[in-house]
Amino acid sequence: MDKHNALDRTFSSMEELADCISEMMQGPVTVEDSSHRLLAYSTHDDHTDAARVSTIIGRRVPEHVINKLWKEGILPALHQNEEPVRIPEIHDIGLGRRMAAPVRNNKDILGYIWVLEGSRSLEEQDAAFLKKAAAKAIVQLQTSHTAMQQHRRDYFWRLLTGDAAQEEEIAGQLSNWFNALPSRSAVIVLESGITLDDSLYDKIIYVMNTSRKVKSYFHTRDQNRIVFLAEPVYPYSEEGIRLFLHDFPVMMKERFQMEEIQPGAGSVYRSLSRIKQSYEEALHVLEVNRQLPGDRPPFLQYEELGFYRYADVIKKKKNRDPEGDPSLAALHEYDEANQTELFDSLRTFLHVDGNMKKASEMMHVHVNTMSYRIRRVENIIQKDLKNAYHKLSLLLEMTMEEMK
Amino acid sequence: MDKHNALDRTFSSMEELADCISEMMQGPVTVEDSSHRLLAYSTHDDHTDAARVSTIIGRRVPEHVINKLWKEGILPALHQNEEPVRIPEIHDIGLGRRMAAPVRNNKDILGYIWVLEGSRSLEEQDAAFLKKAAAKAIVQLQTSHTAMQQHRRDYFWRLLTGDAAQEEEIAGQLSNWFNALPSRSAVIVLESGITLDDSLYDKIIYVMNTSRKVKSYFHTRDQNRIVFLAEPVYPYSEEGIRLFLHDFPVMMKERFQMEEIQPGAGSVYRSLSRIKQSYEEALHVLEVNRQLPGDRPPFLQYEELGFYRYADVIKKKKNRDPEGDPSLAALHEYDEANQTELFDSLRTFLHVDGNMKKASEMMHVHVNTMSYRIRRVENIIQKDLKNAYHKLSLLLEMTMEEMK
DNA sequence: ATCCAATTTGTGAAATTTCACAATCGATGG
DNA sequence: CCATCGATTGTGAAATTTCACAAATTGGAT
Repeated sequence: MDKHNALDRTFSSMEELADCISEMMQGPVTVEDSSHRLLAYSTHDDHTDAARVSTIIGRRVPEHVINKLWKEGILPALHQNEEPVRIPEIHDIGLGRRMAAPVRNNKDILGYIWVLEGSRSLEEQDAAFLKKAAAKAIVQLQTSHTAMQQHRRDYFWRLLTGDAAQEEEIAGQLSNWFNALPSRSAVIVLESGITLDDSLYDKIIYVMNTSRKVKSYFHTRDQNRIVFLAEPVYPYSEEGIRLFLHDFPVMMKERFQMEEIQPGAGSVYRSLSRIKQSYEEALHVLEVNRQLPGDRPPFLQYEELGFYRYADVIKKKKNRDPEGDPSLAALHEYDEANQTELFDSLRTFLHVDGNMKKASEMMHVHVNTMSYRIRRVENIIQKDLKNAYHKLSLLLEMTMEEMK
Repeated sequence: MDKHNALDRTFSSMEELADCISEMMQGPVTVEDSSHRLLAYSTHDDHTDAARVSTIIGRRVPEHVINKLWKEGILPALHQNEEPVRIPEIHDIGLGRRMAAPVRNNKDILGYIWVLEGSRSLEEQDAAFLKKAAAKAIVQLQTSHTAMQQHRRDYFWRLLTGDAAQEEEIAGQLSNWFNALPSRSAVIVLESGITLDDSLYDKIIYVMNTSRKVKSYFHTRDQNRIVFLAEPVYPYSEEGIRLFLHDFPVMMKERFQMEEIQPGAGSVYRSLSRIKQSYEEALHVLEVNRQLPGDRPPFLQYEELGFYRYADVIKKKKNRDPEGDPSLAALHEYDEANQTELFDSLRTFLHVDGNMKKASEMMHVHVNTMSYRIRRVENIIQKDLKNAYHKLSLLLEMTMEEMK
């Protein structure tokens, strides 16, 4: 067959195209979508490599392979221009020599075609052919999902705002779109510090889809936030969400040098009718992080907020109260009058859970000084600082005071 | 002058009546209102005793004297019937021999007349005379305050409900009624477990007025509650309120065998426009006490509530949240499955502020067992129990859970 | 200048906590 | 029936905390 016109026909399926490319380039072919999920692969292959095997078995490119391809500069190259890329052998992820080309419609990446080097090494003319083949694949990949996407997005907003009520109703609607419903899901919100344009949006969705820690059922955007419904994915059960939230900023930084994006997730619920709840919780996490003093690491999930889950209502009540806890006011007064540091000492003391040694070290004073100060504080505020409830009250009050 | 007709005339003032009685009975006379505040005393006295001197100097009967008179059964006797009572010398309060009679209008006690024994000892016929004199005093005492009282009461309710707004406006109105405005004041609410009838109401007002720890500017009632505006009185500054709240149930029990009355006070404010705030705080104290598990002593003042001041908003938010803290749920689950007591162990541990020894003693297990359990808990809930914020979160969550 | 009270630091003994290790007991599953 | 695991209790040594006491320092107040 002739290389110049082998592509001049209609392919009824992606498999047919893959087989055609494979035949022409004499090597196994794999076609993936923009999230590196397997779309098609050539069949009459004589040999293959470990990376391709696990991709086909798992119906997606394994996460560690994607990671490596980013770090090696291969995926960055595919993202930046339209030319096919030659890829040397990368032993530690079981990747043999191959050539890859992006399938793109203008700036949008629709997918990737991979050709493993077969009986002969791939040269310049193969690259030209692969580029043509990739152009051919656009039609196959561009099965205009956009109308459908918009419909889904609208429905997602109904779920987020609590408009769709009945569990069964939601399940019925979702089963039209998905093979399996999420058994556990949480709403994740990603908040960008910089303007969220289409390009950044696509990057974020890409990182999300390739994380392999969560499966996204819906995603949408709102101002500078991206909202999506995520299911923790096998083999991670509950922790899938947490792992994703942890990895996400790392990925964004490594791959796109973006550091301005804060993630936050609501609780994981087993019920689809709790999506609204989870969404509000995710927003609450972001709000708490915004108000947290800078020296504390941000929270990722609602579940780990602890007492901070009440921060909003407590602060609201505090604002109504003209004066706060009289104990703290008394301490401030004393410090003011006597040039002492009792307030900070108490703060530190409570912060380290009453550990005199740590507290004294943190404040650069002798242990006995710390001990003396705490005794002093006890006298002034007339409270026993070994009483757990008093300590709780004071620490809560101080922590809330420190929030912006 | 004849004893039989000495009283058959009009007395233009209480002093005149006091002098008349003094002359007839040949001893110094003191007239007090129902709260043992001095109304009048005879002047041409040759001798007197320490109790009378300090009563006249302080313009009220000292608290310790009132206390003693209750314990000695003298005031109880005056409260129970209309007959004058002979009182022996009570050395430790500087009280000489005297005779006393209640001034009453049916069941209401309006005041008391005291006659110190002078040059001769007081006999039966003196008692008869004193009883007549007391009847004469009714007119003087009964200067129908009721209309004025009602007006005050209405205004107090306006203050309590936040209707009267401006500080100056309030001060202006109050200066019509009182010589001096309260510089610091708090609203105190007394809540009765049993039906609050007039008799009980009067008893409570009596105890309040005779406590000498607070001065009451207004008082009113609402269902089974009595509400009043109290100023801590010299020489007690801020603590006056607390001392009153502490003494009140003791007094009620000692004097009237009443134990069903719970007191609660709002913050002490320097501004009259914060009366509404203080009232709401007082009600909050009572509400918290109602929800507190039985083994904890009730709170008296809003200032000492600590984190319980947020109990209402926290509970409200908790009720919205379908599931609570996942850590505690996990512990309960574990306990259920393994017949263990990890939850209670954690509870006890946090309750005693992380003191292993106390915790183990309270649960009747070995210290190492306790230590092991806590380590176990840390594993299950995936939280470091030396972290003050985790401990705070857990204890707060548990405490709120325990509230009714 | 001097005194006094509050604060800080040091010392050492007693109490408490922590930790590693081992033995016992009971339930569970093969 | 045995093996195993989790829970409990015990022992003892090392580390840490607590507490009493003393000495030095400081900043005012008289």
